Amino acid sequence: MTTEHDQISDTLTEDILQGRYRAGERLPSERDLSARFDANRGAVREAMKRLEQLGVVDVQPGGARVKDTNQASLDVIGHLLNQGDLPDRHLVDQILVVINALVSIAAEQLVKSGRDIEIEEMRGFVKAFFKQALSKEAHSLARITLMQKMLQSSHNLPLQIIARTLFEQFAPSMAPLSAYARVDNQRFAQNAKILDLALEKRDLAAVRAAFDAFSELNRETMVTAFDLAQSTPGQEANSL
Amino acid sequence: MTTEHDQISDTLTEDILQGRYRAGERLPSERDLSARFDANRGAVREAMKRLEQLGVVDVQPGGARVKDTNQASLDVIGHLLNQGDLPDRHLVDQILVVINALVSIAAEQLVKSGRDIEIEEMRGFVKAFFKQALSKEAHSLARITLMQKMLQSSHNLPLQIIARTLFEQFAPSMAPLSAYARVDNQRFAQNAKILDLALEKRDLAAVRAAFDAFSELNRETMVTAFDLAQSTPGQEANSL
DNA sequence: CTGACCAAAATGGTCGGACCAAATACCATC
DNA sequence: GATGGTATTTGGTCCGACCATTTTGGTCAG
Repeated sequence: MTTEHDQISDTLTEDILQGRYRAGERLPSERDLSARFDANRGAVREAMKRLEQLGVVDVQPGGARVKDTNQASLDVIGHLLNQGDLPDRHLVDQILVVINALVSIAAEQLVKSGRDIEIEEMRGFVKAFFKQALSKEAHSLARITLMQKMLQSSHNLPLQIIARTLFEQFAPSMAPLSAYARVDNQRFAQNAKILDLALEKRDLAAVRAAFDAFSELNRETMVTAFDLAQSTPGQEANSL
Repeated sequence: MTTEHDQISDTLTEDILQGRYRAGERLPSERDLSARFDANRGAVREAMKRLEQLGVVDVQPGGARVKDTNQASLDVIGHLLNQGDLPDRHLVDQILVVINALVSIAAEQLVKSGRDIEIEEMRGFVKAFFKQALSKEAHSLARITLMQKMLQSSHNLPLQIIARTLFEQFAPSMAPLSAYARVDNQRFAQNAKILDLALEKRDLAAVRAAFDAFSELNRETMVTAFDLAQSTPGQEANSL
């Protein structure tokens, strides 16, 4: 059970992000909103604080004004992804680009200034892809683990925060697609071997290339899953 | 004049980030806090909503618990930077790494799938560095403009949001250092020429190299400014 | 008709007290 | 010492009220 001000803020966020209030326009007054949601003004005010922090409204004495989407906080991404049955392909594509780049930065940091032990540790996670007989779930877990460990190894706080924030919003939205995902274990294994070698040699360019290849694989998987999902609508998925 | 709940949330955020409450520990109750700040509980609650959205506390019936810093929202960076007279060098370094990487991604997107007009437009902003006689302020403006236009050209919403969020917190914190900055116009001009050529040819590797060089320049400038500021403490700055 | 100016209404910010449900702390019991 | 139930604490919500600022609407002078 969610709290009341959470429901209010979610509803209002949805309204705004779906364009029911245009940017610059004034939101109904807190008193009006409390009447509309049949709630106390205090609850509405707490919801407004959330919207304000989300960066979708700017509240001042005189009224709360809707802000433009690209002025919002990073947390709007989750809301944008949850509009409609399936997340927006373009947005998913953009997120994949960013996440992959972030992991790539982390990898570069590791290669440039990581300790030998850390490199060794990371190679362990890369080697998980060498086995061909991974189930789809095991493969997904291996990918996520590699990413997370890589980000941790960067010792870069902003990087970690950004990646985690993005991923936490991204992962649940992709759940409905996971049932349609077809993972090419063999190509992942090939890339893993390249990455392993690149880490061993601390070859920056090779590491970059390996991650670009991973990125392309992920992208292809996603596109295929989207096409499958749209041509065969129906059952839901349950894995993450 | 800031509002009362803003002062409360700022004070509490500072307390938490400075480690006066350890992670996992419970914050004083809202009633206690309202007594401590001599404010109504409603104001404290609004402040708590802000802390919650900032990701520094997790508030539930029974009490509000402090979360770990790396579970926070990206907006904590600004608070972390504002601790002490000068921002933390390591954190600044990490932010520079991330920002540069983000701009670099944007540039790659532009090179890979941007229209010719956009490329041309961008080269215009790059050429601003060709003039050697730029004042420090003009040079700073040129760098910021180039970055922002580059990010816009990516047409990547998450990327833009992340970069803007990071930059908005980063820029004001660096103001005290700007007085000590020494910009090497000549090297910037050299890099700009390389970048211009790389854009013209849509040479991905060359663009990356150029941005890495820019990154290194920025980093050196920052390190020098830090050293100067710490050896000659005193007057404040006013440019951004 | 236009503009500046002023009063009235609306709006967010704060306050005090009150009640509920869930989580916690405490204590008697085994 | 472990266990289970009760009392207290805590956050979530509600009501009604007042203030300072902003917005609005109308008035009046040019």
